[in-house]
Amino acid sequence: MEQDKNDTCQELCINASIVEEVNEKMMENATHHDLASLFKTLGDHTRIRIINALYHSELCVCDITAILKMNQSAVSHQLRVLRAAKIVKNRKEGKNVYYSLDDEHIYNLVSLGLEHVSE
Amino acid sequence: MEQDKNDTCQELCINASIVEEVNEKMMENATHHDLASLFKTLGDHTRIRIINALYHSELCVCDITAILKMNQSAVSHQLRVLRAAKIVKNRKEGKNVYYSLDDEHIYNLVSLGLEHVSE
DNA sequence: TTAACACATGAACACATGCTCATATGTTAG
DNA sequence: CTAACATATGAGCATGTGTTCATGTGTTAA
Repeated sequence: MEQDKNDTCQELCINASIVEEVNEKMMENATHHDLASLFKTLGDHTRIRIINALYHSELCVCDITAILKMNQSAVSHQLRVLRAAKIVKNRKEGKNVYYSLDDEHIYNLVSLGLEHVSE
Repeated sequence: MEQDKNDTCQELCINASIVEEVNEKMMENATHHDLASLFKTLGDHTRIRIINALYHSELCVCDITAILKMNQSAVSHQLRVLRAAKIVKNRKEGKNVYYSLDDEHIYNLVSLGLEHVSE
Protein backbone atom coordinates (compact mmCIF):
# COMPACT_ATOMS: atom_id res chain seq x y z
CA MET A 1 0.00 0.00 0.00
CA GLU A 2 3.04 2.22 -0.17
CA GLN A 3 3.00 5.02 -2.69
CA ASP A 4 5.22 4.33 -5.66
CA LYS A 5 7.54 7.14 -4.66
CA ASN A 6 11.26 6.68 -4.63
CA ASP A 7 12.46 4.49 -1.83
CA THR A 8 14.88 6.87 -0.18
CA CYS A 9 12.25 9.12 1.22
CA GLN A 10 9.18 7.71 2.85
CA GLU A 11 6.85 10.58 2.10
CA LEU A 12 6.52 10.97 5.83
CA CYS A 13 9.11 13.67 6.06
CA ILE A 14 8.01 15.78 3.17
CA ASN A 15 5.32 18.33 3.09
CA ALA A 16 3.60 16.98 0.01
CA SER A 17 1.52 20.07 -0.60
CA ILE A 18 4.54 22.36 -0.59
CA VAL A 19 6.44 20.05 -2.88
CA GLU A 20 3.56 20.04 -5.29
CA GLU A 21 3.24 23.79 -5.16
CA VAL A 22 6.93 24.29 -5.79
CA ASN A 23 6.77 21.85 -8.67
CA GLU A 24 4.12 23.96 -10.29
CA LYS A 25 5.97 27.21 -9.80
CA MET A 26 9.32 25.90 -11.01
CA MET A 27 10.60 27.13 -14.34
CA GLU A 28 10.74 24.75 -17.25
CA ASN A 29 13.63 22.38 -17.64
CA ALA A 30 14.78 24.05 -20.84
CA THR A 31 15.00 27.34 -19.00
CA HIS A 32 17.07 25.79 -16.24
CA HIS A 33 19.36 24.39 -18.87
CA ASP A 34 19.85 27.71 -20.64
CA LEU A 35 20.38 29.53 -17.39
CA ALA A 36 22.93 27.04 -16.14
CA SER A 37 24.62 27.24 -19.51
CA LEU A 38 24.91 31.01 -19.31
CA PHE A 39 26.37 30.94 -15.82
CA LYS A 40 28.71 28.13 -16.73
CA THR A 41 30.06 30.22 -19.56
CA LEU A 42 30.64 33.08 -17.16
CA GLY A 43 32.17 30.73 -14.63
CA ASP A 44 35.71 30.63 -15.89
CA HIS A 45 38.65 32.73 -14.85
CA THR A 46 39.91 33.38 -18.35
CA ARG A 47 36.52 34.23 -19.78
CA ILE A 48 35.72 36.59 -16.92
CA ARG A 49 38.97 38.39 -17.53
CA ILE A 50 38.17 38.71 -21.22
CA ILE A 51 34.76 40.12 -20.39
CA ASN A 52 36.29 42.49 -17.90
CA ALA A 53 38.74 43.71 -20.51
CA LEU A 54 35.92 44.28 -22.97
CA TYR A 55 34.09 46.21 -20.26
CA HIS A 56 36.21 49.20 -21.12
CA SER A 57 36.88 49.01 -24.80
CA GLU A 58 36.55 47.06 -27.99
CA LEU A 59 39.70 44.99 -28.45
CA CYS A 60 41.29 42.81 -31.09
CA VAL A 61 42.44 39.29 -30.31
CA CYS A 62 45.99 40.45 -30.22
CA ASP A 63 45.20 43.08 -27.59
CA ILE A 64 43.40 40.56 -25.43
CA THR A 65 46.27 38.15 -25.75
CA ALA A 66 48.62 40.85 -24.51
CA ILE A 67 46.35 41.88 -21.64
CA LEU A 68 45.80 38.36 -20.37
CA LYS A 69 49.38 37.34 -21.06
CA MET A 70 48.14 34.07 -22.49
CA ASN A 71 48.87 32.41 -25.78
CA GLN A 72 46.74 33.33 -28.73
CA SER A 73 45.24 29.93 -29.24
CA ALA A 74 43.84 29.74 -25.74
CA VAL A 75 42.31 33.18 -26.12
CA SER A 76 40.74 32.31 -29.47
CA HIS A 77 39.26 29.15 -28.03
CA GLN A 78 37.65 31.07 -25.21
CA LEU A 79 36.43 33.80 -27.53
CA ARG A 80 34.75 31.08 -29.51
CA VAL A 81 32.93 29.92 -26.41
CA LEU A 82 31.85 33.47 -25.60
CA ARG A 83 30.69 33.99 -29.17
CA ALA A 84 28.64 30.81 -29.10
CA ALA A 85 26.95 32.08 -25.96
CA LYS A 86 26.25 35.42 -27.64
CA ILE A 87 28.17 37.16 -24.91
CA VAL A 88 30.56 38.84 -27.31
CA LYS A 89 30.28 39.89 -30.92
CA ASN A 90 33.07 40.45 -33.38
CA ARG A 91 33.88 42.70 -36.27
CA LYS A 92 36.55 42.20 -38.84
CA GLU A 93 38.91 44.97 -39.82
CA GLY A 94 41.61 43.91 -42.21
CA LYS A 95 43.67 41.20 -40.61
CA ASN A 96 42.33 41.96 -37.17
CA VAL A 97 39.13 40.86 -35.52
CA TYR A 98 37.69 43.19 -32.93
CA TYR A 99 35.60 41.85 -30.09
CA SER A 100 33.13 43.62 -27.85
CA LEU A 101 30.35 42.75 -25.42
CA ASP A 102 27.21 41.79 -27.27
CA ASP A 103 24.73 43.43 -24.93
CA GLU A 104 24.58 45.11 -21.57
CA HIS A 105 22.80 42.22 -19.87
CA ILE A 106 26.23 40.70 -19.41
CA TYR A 107 27.64 43.91 -18.05
CA ASN A 108 24.81 44.08 -15.53
CA LEU A 109 25.12 40.41 -14.62
CA VAL A 110 28.81 40.69 -13.96
CA SER A 111 28.33 43.89 -11.99
CA LEU A 112 25.69 42.27 -9.83
CA GLY A 113 27.91 39.25 -9.33
CA LEU A 114 30.62 41.61 -8.23
CA GLU A 115 28.38 43.00 -5.51
CA HIS A 116 27.89 39.54 -4.11
CA VAL A 117 31.60 38.83 -4.23
CA SER A 118 32.85 42.04 -2.66
CA GLU A 119 30.65 42.21 0.37
CA MET B 1 66.38 44.92 -30.72
CA GLU B 2 62.95 43.40 -30.52
CA GLN B 3 60.87 44.21 -27.46
CA ASP B 4 60.80 41.36 -25.03
CA LYS B 5 57.09 40.92 -25.62
CA ASN B 6 55.62 37.55 -26.33
CA ASP B 7 56.46 36.33 -29.76
CA THR B 8 52.96 35.76 -31.03
CA CYS B 9 52.10 39.38 -31.33
CA GLN B 10 54.55 41.83 -32.78
CA GLU B 11 53.28 44.86 -30.95
CA LEU B 12 52.51 46.27 -34.38
CA CYS B 13 48.94 45.18 -34.30
CA ILE B 14 48.07 46.28 -30.83
CA ASN B 15 47.12 49.67 -29.67
CA ALA B 16 49.59 49.81 -26.83
CA SER B 17 48.00 52.76 -25.09
CA ILE B 18 44.59 51.13 -24.98
CA VAL B 19 46.05 47.90 -23.70
CA GLU B 20 47.82 49.77 -20.96
CA GLU B 21 44.69 51.67 -20.05
CA VAL B 22 42.61 48.51 -19.90
CA ASN B 23 45.27 46.88 -17.79
CA GLU B 24 44.95 49.66 -15.27
CA LYS B 25 41.18 49.55 -15.16
CA MET B 26 40.94 45.77 -14.86
CA MET B 27 39.78 44.32 -11.59
CA GLU B 28 42.24 42.43 -9.46
CA ASN B 29 43.00 38.83 -10.16
CA ALA B 30 41.50 37.72 -6.86
CA THR B 31 38.25 39.40 -7.78
CA HIS B 32 38.17 37.64 -11.13
CA HIS B 33 38.71 34.41 -9.34
CA ASP B 34 35.89 34.94 -6.88
CA LEU B 35 33.54 36.10 -9.58
CA ALA B 36 34.29 33.14 -11.82
CA SER B 37 33.84 30.90 -8.81
CA LEU B 38 30.42 32.31 -8.07
CA PHE B 39 29.24 31.92 -11.64
CA LYS B 40 30.70 28.46 -11.87
CA THR B 41 28.70 27.44 -8.85
CA LEU B 42 25.56 28.78 -10.49
CA GLY B 43 26.47 27.11 -13.75
CA ASP B 44 25.08 23.67 -13.14
CA HIS B 45 21.70 22.31 -14.06
CA THR B 46 21.09 20.58 -10.76
CA ARG B 47 22.19 23.51 -8.64
CA ILE B 48 20.08 25.95 -10.62
CA ARG B 49 17.07 23.74 -10.08
CA ILE B 50 17.75 23.60 -6.36
CA ILE B 51 18.02 27.37 -6.25
CA ASN B 52 14.85 27.71 -8.24
CA ALA B 53 13.04 25.41 -5.84
CA LEU B 54 14.24 27.46 -2.89
CA TYR B 55 13.01 30.57 -4.67
CA HIS B 56 9.56 29.77 -3.42
CA SER B 57 9.98 28.16 -0.09
CA GLU B 58 12.32 26.80 2.52
CA LEU B 59 12.71 23.07 1.90
CA CYS B 60 14.26 20.07 3.59
CA VAL B 61 16.66 17.78 1.75
CA CYS B 62 13.95 15.22 1.40
CA ASP B 63 11.63 17.72 -0.29
CA ILE B 64 14.32 18.77 -2.72
CA THR B 65 15.11 15.17 -3.50
CA ALA B 66 11.47 14.61 -4.36
CA ILE B 67 11.20 17.76 -6.45
CA LEU B 68 14.32 17.08 -8.49
CA LYS B 69 13.62 13.36 -8.67
CA MET B 70 17.24 12.67 -7.94
CA ASN B 71 18.86 10.47 -5.36
CA GLN B 72 19.50 11.95 -1.97
CA SER B 73 23.26 11.65 -2.12
CA ALA B 74 23.55 13.71 -5.28
CA VAL B 75 21.34 16.37 -3.76
CA SER B 76 23.36 16.50 -0.57
CA HIS B 77 26.59 16.82 -2.50
CA GLN B 78 25.25 19.76 -4.44
CA LEU B 79 23.81 21.38 -1.33
CA ARG B 80 27.26 21.17 0.13
CA VAL B 81 28.66 23.06 -2.85
CA LEU B 82 25.96 25.69 -2.53
CA ARG B 83 26.60 25.99 1.19
CA ALA B 84 30.33 26.44 0.64
CA ALA B 85 29.55 29.27 -1.78
CA LYS B 86 27.23 30.85 0.80
CA ILE B 87 24.40 30.63 -1.64
CA VAL B 88 22.18 28.65 0.69
CA LYS B 89 21.96 28.39 4.43
CA ASN B 90 20.53 25.57 6.50
CA ARG B 91 18.64 25.07 9.68
CA LYS B 92 18.22 21.88 11.60
CA GLU B 93 14.84 20.77 12.87
CA GLY B 94 14.84 17.35 14.43
CA LYS B 95 15.95 14.83 11.86
CA ASN B 96 15.39 17.22 9.01
CA VAL B 97 17.63 19.94 7.66
CA TYR B 98 15.90 22.87 6.03
CA TYR B 99 17.62 24.84 3.32
CA SER B 100 16.90 28.33 2.04
CA LEU B 101 18.60 31.00 -0.05
CA ASP B 102 21.20 32.83 1.97
CA ASP B 103 20.59 36.28 0.55
CA GLU B 104 18.67 38.00 -2.20
CA HIS B 105 21.75 38.75 -4.27
CA ILE B 106 21.38 35.26 -5.67
CA TYR B 107 17.71 35.76 -6.35
CA ASN B 108 18.53 38.94 -8.25
CA LEU B 109 21.41 37.36 -10.12
CA VAL B 110 19.33 34.44 -11.27
CA SER B 111 16.48 36.73 -12.22
CA LEU B 112 18.78 38.89 -14.29
CA GLY B 113 20.27 35.82 -15.91
CA LEU B 114 16.78 34.78 -16.78
CA GLU B 115 16.22 38.00 -18.67
CA HIS B 116 19.22 37.29 -20.84
CA VAL B 117 18.07 33.75 -21.48
CA SER B 118 14.47 34.48 -22.31
CA GLU B 119 14.91 37.26 -24.81
C1' DT C 1 19.81 0.42 24.27
C1' DT C 2 18.38 -0.49 19.53
C1' DA C 3 15.95 0.35 15.19
C1' DA C 4 14.53 3.51 11.82
C1' DC C 5 15.19 7.43 9.52
C1' DA C 6 17.27 12.03 7.45
C1' DC C 7 21.22 13.61 5.95
C1' DA C 8 26.43 13.86 5.03
C1' DT C 9 30.50 12.24 3.01
C1' DG C 10 34.46 9.55 0.88
C1' DA C 11 35.82 6.73 -3.06
C1' DA C 12 35.43 5.49 -7.69
C1' DC C 13 34.15 6.24 -12.27
C1' DA C 14 32.57 8.50 -16.55
C1' DC C 15 32.54 12.60 -18.76
C1' DA C 16 33.44 17.60 -19.53
C1' DT C 17 36.68 21.36 -19.79
C1' DG C 18 40.82 24.27 -20.70
C1' DC C 19 45.22 24.41 -22.23
C1' DT C 20 49.07 23.51 -25.63
C1' DC C 21 50.83 22.26 -30.00
C1' DA C 22 50.46 22.00 -34.74
C1' DT C 23 48.26 23.50 -38.56
C1' DA C 24 44.58 25.72 -41.41
C1' DT C 25 42.25 29.96 -43.07
C1' DG C 26 42.00 34.43 -44.67
C1' DT C 27 43.95 39.04 -45.47
C1' DT C 28 47.49 42.33 -46.85
C1' DA C 29 51.99 43.79 -48.69
C1' DG C 30 55.44 43.30 -52.01
C1' DC D 1 52.00 34.93 -57.37
C1' DT D 2 54.41 34.46 -52.42
C1' DA D 3 55.58 35.83 -47.74
C1' DA D 4 54.12 37.55 -43.46
C1' DC D 5 50.83 38.05 -40.26
C1' DA D 6 46.25 37.75 -37.34
C1' DT D 7 43.13 34.60 -36.14
C1' DA D 8 40.67 30.02 -35.98
C1' DT D 9 40.49 25.28 -35.14
C1' DG D 10 41.34 20.16 -34.45
C1' DA D 11 43.79 16.68 -31.67
C1' DG D 12 45.72 15.26 -27.52
C1' DC D 13 46.37 15.50 -22.72
C1' DA D 14 45.88 16.68 -17.87
C1' DT D 15 42.71 18.11 -14.63
C1' DG D 16 38.06 19.16 -12.89
C1' DT D 17 33.21 17.93 -12.05
C1' DG D 18 28.80 15.34 -11.14
C1' DT D 19 26.84 11.13 -10.20
C1' DT D 20 26.44 6.63 -7.83
C1' DC D 21 27.44 3.37 -4.26
C1' DA D 22 28.60 2.34 0.26
C1' DT D 23 28.90 3.86 4.60
C1' DG D 24 29.10 7.25 8.51
C1' DT D 25 26.74 10.58 11.73
C1' DG D 26 23.18 12.30 14.44
C1' DT D 27 18.31 12.34 16.00
C1' DT D 28 13.89 10.30 17.40
C1' DA D 29 10.95 6.63 18.93
C1' DA D 30 10.14 2.37 21.27
